[in-house]
Amino acid sequence: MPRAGLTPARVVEAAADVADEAGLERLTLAAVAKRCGVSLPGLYKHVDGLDAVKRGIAMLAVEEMTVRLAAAVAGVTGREALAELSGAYRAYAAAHPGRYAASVRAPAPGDAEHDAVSDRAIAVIAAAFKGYRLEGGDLVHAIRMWRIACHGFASLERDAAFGRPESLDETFARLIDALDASFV
Amino acid sequence: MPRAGLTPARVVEAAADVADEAGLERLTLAAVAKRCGVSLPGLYKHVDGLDAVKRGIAMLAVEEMTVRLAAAVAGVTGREALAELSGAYRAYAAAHPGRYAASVRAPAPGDAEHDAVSDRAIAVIAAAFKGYRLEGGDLVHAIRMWRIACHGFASLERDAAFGRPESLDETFARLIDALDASFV
DNA sequence: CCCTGAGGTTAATTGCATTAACTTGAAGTT
DNA sequence: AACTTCAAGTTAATGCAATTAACCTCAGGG
Repeated sequence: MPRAGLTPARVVEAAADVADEAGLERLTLAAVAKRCGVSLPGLYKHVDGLDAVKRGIAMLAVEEMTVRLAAAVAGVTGREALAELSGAYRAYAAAHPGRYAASVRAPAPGDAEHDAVSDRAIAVIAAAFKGYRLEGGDLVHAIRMWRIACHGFASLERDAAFGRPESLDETFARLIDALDASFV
Repeated sequence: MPRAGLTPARVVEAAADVADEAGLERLTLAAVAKRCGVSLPGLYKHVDGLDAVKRGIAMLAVEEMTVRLAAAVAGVTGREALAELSGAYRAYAAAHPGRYAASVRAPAPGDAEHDAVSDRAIAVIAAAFKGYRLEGGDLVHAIRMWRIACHGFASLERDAAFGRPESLDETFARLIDALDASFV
């Protein structure tokens, strides 16, 4: 029995790949084990079960998104920052549907580690909104509205078939415009 | 063995209730069977399996929502119609999370029955937008933007914990305002 | 009154998650 | 170099859910 050299992080990455390919709801530890070259119960030496793996994917996804969002808004402000931020969000969700789906759920109450990665993401997003000079509640509402719009878009782009021929990019652009206009 | 008097519709309704209570992802035919007072395989005399039941819930939910949306926009137009429509959407999703989750997924390609209930819902929504006098692509984009916003809100209201003390109602109202402003 | 089929039943199979009990080899100790 | 130990695996066992098959039975139409 040669050692497979697994670590919790490796298992979670393999699981995230499975989730991206098969969909989060069809993520199965059996498939993860196969991809890791290990028997199914062998995974339990590294992770605590399916729910723990999903939490791991969520944290991984939020961290990956944070990096991309930060890169996207570097050097821009205001409306341009909003557009770049939104584009990066949409692109990540489209490229990694399983990871993205896992990332949506809020951290469990009292999960400090998960909270921490969430907070880092929020900090990046809040920074991207600086150009609008929003304060207090206005900033909170603005960030919520942005997340709602981006999540709604990403989610429906994936699940709902927009049958009409009109361009989805155009819809996305108009949505961002509407937000931008409401933030000034 | 007294007959339980089941019908496909009854089974789907029971399943929808289970989904609302336990969450769509935890919907189980075993629970549905128990609620129907029947053995699990007994369900198969009325429905074709779990996927078929989920499709049934989706259609039921879209039909129920259509009725509520239509009632909400009766007698109003423009911004007021938008607000009523959105409020009814949000209320339904909050009251029936399992049904709502099932309703989001687009009909399978070629599923004429499912398409039909979808189309009726879209007709009601489109009618609610009449006051904005949008035409062609503008109307399509507007309806998409509205759905994206409402779905994003409903979905995050359910899954993501908005930790901040700011009112969610206020966020919702601002979102609707932003849309309304962009539609005029 | 019969007899047939819809609406049930139990039994069997399969797939996955999880736990338990066992094995082994690699790393560190003496 | 041999010894010990424990982390990283293994196989075996259990339980639940979905699905299929094979069987039973009552209720209603001829």
